[in-house]
Amino acid sequence: MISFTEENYLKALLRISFDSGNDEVGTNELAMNLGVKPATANDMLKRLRDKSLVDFEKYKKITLTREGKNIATEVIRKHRLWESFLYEKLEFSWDEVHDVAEQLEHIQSSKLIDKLDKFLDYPVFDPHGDPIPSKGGELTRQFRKTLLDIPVGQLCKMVSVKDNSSAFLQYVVKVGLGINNEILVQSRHEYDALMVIVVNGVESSVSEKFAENIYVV
Amino acid sequence: MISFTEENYLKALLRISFDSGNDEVGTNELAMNLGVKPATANDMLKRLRDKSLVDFEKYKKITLTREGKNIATEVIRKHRLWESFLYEKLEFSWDEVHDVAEQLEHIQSSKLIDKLDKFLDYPVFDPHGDPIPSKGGELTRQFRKTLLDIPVGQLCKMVSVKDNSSAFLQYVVKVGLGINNEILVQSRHEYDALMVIVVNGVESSVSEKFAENIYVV
DNA sequence: TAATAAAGTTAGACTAATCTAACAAATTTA
DNA sequence: TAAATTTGTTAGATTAGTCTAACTTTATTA
Repeated sequence: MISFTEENYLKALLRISFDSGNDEVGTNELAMNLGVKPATANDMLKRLRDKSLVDFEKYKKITLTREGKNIATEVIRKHRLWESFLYEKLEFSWDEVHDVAEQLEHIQSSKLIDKLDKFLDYPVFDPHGDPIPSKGGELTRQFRKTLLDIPVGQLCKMVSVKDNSSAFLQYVVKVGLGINNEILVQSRHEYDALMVIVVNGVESSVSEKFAENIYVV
Repeated sequence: MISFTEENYLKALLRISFDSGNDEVGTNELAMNLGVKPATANDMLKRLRDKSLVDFEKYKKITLTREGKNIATEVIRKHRLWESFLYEKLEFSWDEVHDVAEQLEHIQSSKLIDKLDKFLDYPVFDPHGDPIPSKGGELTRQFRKTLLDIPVGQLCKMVSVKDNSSAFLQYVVKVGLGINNEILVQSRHEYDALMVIVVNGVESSVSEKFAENIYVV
């Protein structure tokens, strides 16, 4: 049996390697991501190695095994299906779904998740625009542009976010931004990389850090 | 913050005292009920006492404090709402809902449970016929007759079960019994208290233990 | 009421998940 | 390439929840 905590480590490993486009993940990077100390992550990695869920040698980078990746993908599938449920059926707002889904993703019942998938009519994207892995673990990886990649004067449409923390999402809402909103990049300050954007006729300044967490098309 | 395990102890205390009609619960009884050793329960009871969730003195019986009872009632509310959701919306059968609800009842989000309540249109009974506590913790305690109380020749209707284990529930289904089914008590053997009942025209023999776990009106 | 049984407690040990502090290896950079 | 920095590891401690084995208190019964 695999614990909640172990599931969270596997999920973090998959997410980090997905975000960086590189299968290899470092111990400190993982620890930071999970909000634990490197020593803690190191201990856990030894346990995950004993269970053949990661490949990991002393002082080397970590990769998920086939089995580890399957489990991580399943957790992400559950997370995104629950987010869809909360948003579509329970009237949760877009920025509230993540924290509750963090809990719901650990419920163990394959019947539950299959029935939920059916109940939601087999959704392909979650409320943040992220793809939901299929039952077999297929995850369509799209090329993703961020707001940072958009040149001055161009119009784009927000489709998703990179950072799912509720702190960030609430900030996004405050700027008047949401899924499928059109964004006009009005100008950029060379000095500090601040961007001025227009959303629904309202002008806002956003930082580089903010912009790189907004996925657009 | 209160842990899953602590919630389970509080819930068990409330259920036991509810079933026995007596506020006072013994350590061994509690331990047996939770499938742990008395020593384990004893340790946990000290922790719960430190948190003012139970009243408990050495070698004496245990009672829930006001606060402990509130938490336990809330857990039961969540459990029964989730059972209703699984049964009404996800096509779970009557005997499958309990085990999954045991996990879902620990999700921490008052918004979630209020929205779920609304989504289900404020149900009053769960799929086993047990009352769902209101948001304020009101629980309508009905007088409950079991199949054992029904005299030979009388017709009654199953409304709920006492034992929620899936082993028992699957047995109930096997006998052809379900919520709102009519039951005719055809005869009783004095020797071993076996009852012969008729459900939908089909005759079955059931034990005393079985009969006392079926609530009827 | 004294012996026996049942119920409850304590002490000591284990595992999972975490920490801090000290140390070791690998990488970067001056 | 030697020094400095970053990254990763180890050892030892802590907490929650569990166990077994031995013990004490309370209740039952012969």
